[in-house]
Amino acid sequence: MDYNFNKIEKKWSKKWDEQKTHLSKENINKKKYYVLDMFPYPSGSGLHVGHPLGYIASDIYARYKKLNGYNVLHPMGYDSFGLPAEQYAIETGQHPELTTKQNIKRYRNQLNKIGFSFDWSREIQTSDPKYYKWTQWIFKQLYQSYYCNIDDKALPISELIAEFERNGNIDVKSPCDTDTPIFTKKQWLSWTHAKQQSIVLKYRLAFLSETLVNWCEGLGTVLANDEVKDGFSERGNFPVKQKKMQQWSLRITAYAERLLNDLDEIDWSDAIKETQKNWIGKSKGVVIQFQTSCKNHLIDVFTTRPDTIFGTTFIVISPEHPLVAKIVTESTKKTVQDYCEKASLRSERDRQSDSRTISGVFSGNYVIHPFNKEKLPIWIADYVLSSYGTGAIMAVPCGDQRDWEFAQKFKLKIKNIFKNRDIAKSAYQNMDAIIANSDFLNDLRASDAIDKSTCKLVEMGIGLAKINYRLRDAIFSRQRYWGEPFPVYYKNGAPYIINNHEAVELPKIDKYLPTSHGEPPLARAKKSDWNIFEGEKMEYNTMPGWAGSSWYFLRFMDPKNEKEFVSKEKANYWGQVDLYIGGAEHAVGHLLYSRFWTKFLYDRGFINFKEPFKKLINQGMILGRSNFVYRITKTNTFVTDELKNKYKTNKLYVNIDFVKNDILDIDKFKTWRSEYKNAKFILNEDSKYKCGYEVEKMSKSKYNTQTPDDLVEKFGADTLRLYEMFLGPLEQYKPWDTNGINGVHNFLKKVWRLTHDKHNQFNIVDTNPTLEENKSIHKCIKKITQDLNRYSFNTVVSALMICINELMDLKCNKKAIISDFLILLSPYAPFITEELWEKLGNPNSISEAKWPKYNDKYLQESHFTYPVSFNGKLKFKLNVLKNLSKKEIENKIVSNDNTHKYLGGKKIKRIIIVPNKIINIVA
RNA sequence: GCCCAGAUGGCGGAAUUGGUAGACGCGCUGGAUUCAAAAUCCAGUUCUGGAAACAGAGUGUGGGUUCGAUUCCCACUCUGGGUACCA
Repeated sequence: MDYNFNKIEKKWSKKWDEQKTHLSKENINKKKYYVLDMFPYPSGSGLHVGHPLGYIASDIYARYKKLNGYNVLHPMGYDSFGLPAEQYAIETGQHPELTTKQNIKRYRNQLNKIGFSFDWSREIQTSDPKYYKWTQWIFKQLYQSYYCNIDDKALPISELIAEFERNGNIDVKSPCDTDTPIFTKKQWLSWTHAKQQSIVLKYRLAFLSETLVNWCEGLGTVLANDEVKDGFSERGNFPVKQKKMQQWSLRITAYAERLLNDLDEIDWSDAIKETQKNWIGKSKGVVIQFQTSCKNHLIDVFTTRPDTIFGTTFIVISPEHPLVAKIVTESTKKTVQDYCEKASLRSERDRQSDSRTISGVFSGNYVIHPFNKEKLPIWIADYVLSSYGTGAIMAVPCGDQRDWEFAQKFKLKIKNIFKNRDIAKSAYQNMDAIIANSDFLNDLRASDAIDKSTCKLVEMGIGLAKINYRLRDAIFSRQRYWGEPFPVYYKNGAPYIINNHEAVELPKIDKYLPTSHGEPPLARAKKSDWNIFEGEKMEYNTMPGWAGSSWYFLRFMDPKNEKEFVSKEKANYWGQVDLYIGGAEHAVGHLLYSRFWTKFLYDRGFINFKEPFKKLINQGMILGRSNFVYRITKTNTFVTDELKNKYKTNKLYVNIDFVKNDILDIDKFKTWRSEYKNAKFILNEDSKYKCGYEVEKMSKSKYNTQTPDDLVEKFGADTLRLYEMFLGPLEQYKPWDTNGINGVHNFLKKVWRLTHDKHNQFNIVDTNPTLEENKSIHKCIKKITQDLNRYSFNTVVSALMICINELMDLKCNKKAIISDFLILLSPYAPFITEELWEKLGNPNSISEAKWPKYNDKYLQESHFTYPVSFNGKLKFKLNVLKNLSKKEIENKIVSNDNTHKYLGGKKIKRIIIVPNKIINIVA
């Protein structure tokens, strides 16, 4: 073999390592450039071919920037807390730290083979106490802060307490819990310390609140939505219901407006900005208070259409609404309870997506319409969500389709308040109708009626103009083991922050399961198992997966600092991430939380920028092919794909390693999980178990991952890098397929052949290039430079291929041309280019070379060949001098024989000449 | 359901600002080289009709704007992602 990639890649991996080629240091005299990848979760299945896609692109860009003279920061680390490691620990009893370490080792091995220019001296792991000490520190800062709407920023909580001592909370304008009372200075001072603290907690950016979770009694724990399938736990098949639980939350809603507005400052795709905008979901409306007809309860309703208030014919509240229990009557109590119980078994997503099943019950009670004093029935229905608005709506069947359908189903009144609009077949949801049947709103357009009704409601003291956000405060507690412990302990049921500079470390526990009382796994630890233990008990919840990833880009700037989470000096030098590459699946979660934390840290003066990621590219996912098995519901019997419709089944993922051509290896499958050991199978006619399949996201939870290792072994890392880029545009989704990898491998072989003779001896001449040779390379320099500047990584590969084909035709092995070509290729194929660069006699690494500049003089052409079309259809081509005027070209066209041939006797109506583009004849 | 994205030959894709549709690569067909194979090289390859010249059709579907539409507008279909505890 002439091009011995295995040998070359081993040699240079070692050299780069020894010579510390990729280390980056702060250097005030050089312009910085920060290239970052979304760091991986080190799963047990190893790195799959989807991971390197983004890493290769960012590595190419980092190398390109370095060749252009920038001081580049390009680090890598691991988001190493997470559910799969914990799940594995539950199944095998192995400490997640152990398996995580093994996985990281494997990832590192795999990453090292691909030739990335990561500065590994900066590696971080979120599960390392040295790292999560600072995640805990940020939590403490959040806890010690509140948001001031007057200054529009987060401030130390001490300032709020000082204000309470001066004036109570009467002048305070800060987001807080909805049940916060108004109090005076005098009241404040009369309260006990404990009472005061419970009030302060309602303002903190990290606070305790009651929220709904997926509770699985059978497993004694809370489940992720991912772990729930059709109301049952994926593991063990136990029923799952919604339950209220006290949890830490972060007041991200305080930042809603800034998270929305600052989107204008950053260079992200419109699609992702739109997604974030929709996620934040700002809407202007009114909270209207309805009074119940008996017992005098008040129901707050949020609406964006107060203009339709006279169309309200009933009220709907969510099954979780706190008033449900209070407004039911003796006769409705049972049905309401049953209904709420049933609703608690459905997830929020189910409730929203299943718009066909309309369900609800009458509460037995009524509200009084504030204007016409009509009695409106209060219904309870699961299409109203407790998490949005006030968890209650005024139903206007004539103006809202869901209300309309609900009214139809339960034969409730539908009142038309739109002039000349038919609502017999569906609601009229447009805003362009004139209001009728509405007392003082009659004959107004919707927008005017909104203003007028709002004013009136406010005047009457039963309405409050309100900006509502769909964004909810972020639940920050997880009932898990493998996450950051909170630096919190409890005394008399109240939370206290641990004031210790050390991290609260994860204690060792015997089993990674909840306790028999349904407490989180950490409750299993004895007092002596904790490195820090204060008060009556520690916080037993841990932080969610996104805690560590919300600020890791800062730690890379100063990863070893033991005094601060990042030094100001280093944060000021490296600043924002200039290019951030990662999957679009993080469009809201991770990206929104990082933006939130960045703004918070900015407010509190720890960093000097308010957005973390200046430029963002979402790499399209490389899709995998998943396989499924079908378990007959509530049994341990699996039925083959062909017969699955004869049974009621649950569709479960099966690891593709157990499946070949969709046929399941039953023996392997049985050893997968203990619960499958005694599984039974219903087979097809060939006595085989056939799995179902789908092309979808490659992910550990779908067990459909494929690793890059085999390809590196067989073709080399340079080929893998080129191939992953050659697959298509970075942003686009594409199914993984190794057909075609030969093409890019051949390309590298051509590079080798061009620079070696038939005896595999390096063969380069140092003579002046011809015009044609220069033209070829300068065309390539121009194209590649332009393409990289617009992140078009795939077309660069084509351009390199075209260039090498031309140089092959010209048999060009001249030093000047080959040198430039190698530099152009080096970001994509660092190994082979480094090897050839050395053979050319260069003492330093090619990564220290200078990116070539193209010279336009080689690209000038004297002639242009015009495509000549008739009515937009190409008929012939015309070669003319470039500097001809339009008139001269037109003359040439009119007198051309071909023109008359294709006119076929018709007259020319018009001739359109776009210089150096096209000629179109309209006939 | 809601939000976002995508759809171009047998396949991955190119066409950057409305201007030659199918660059580049895979695959396939034929040929050269070889004892044979691998490797390499040459020619062809959107579809339909045709020996060819050529003619017609053609960028998910239906409509529209334009001298000209893969590109802009409207309606729709299908596929993928997200949907708040997978990361």
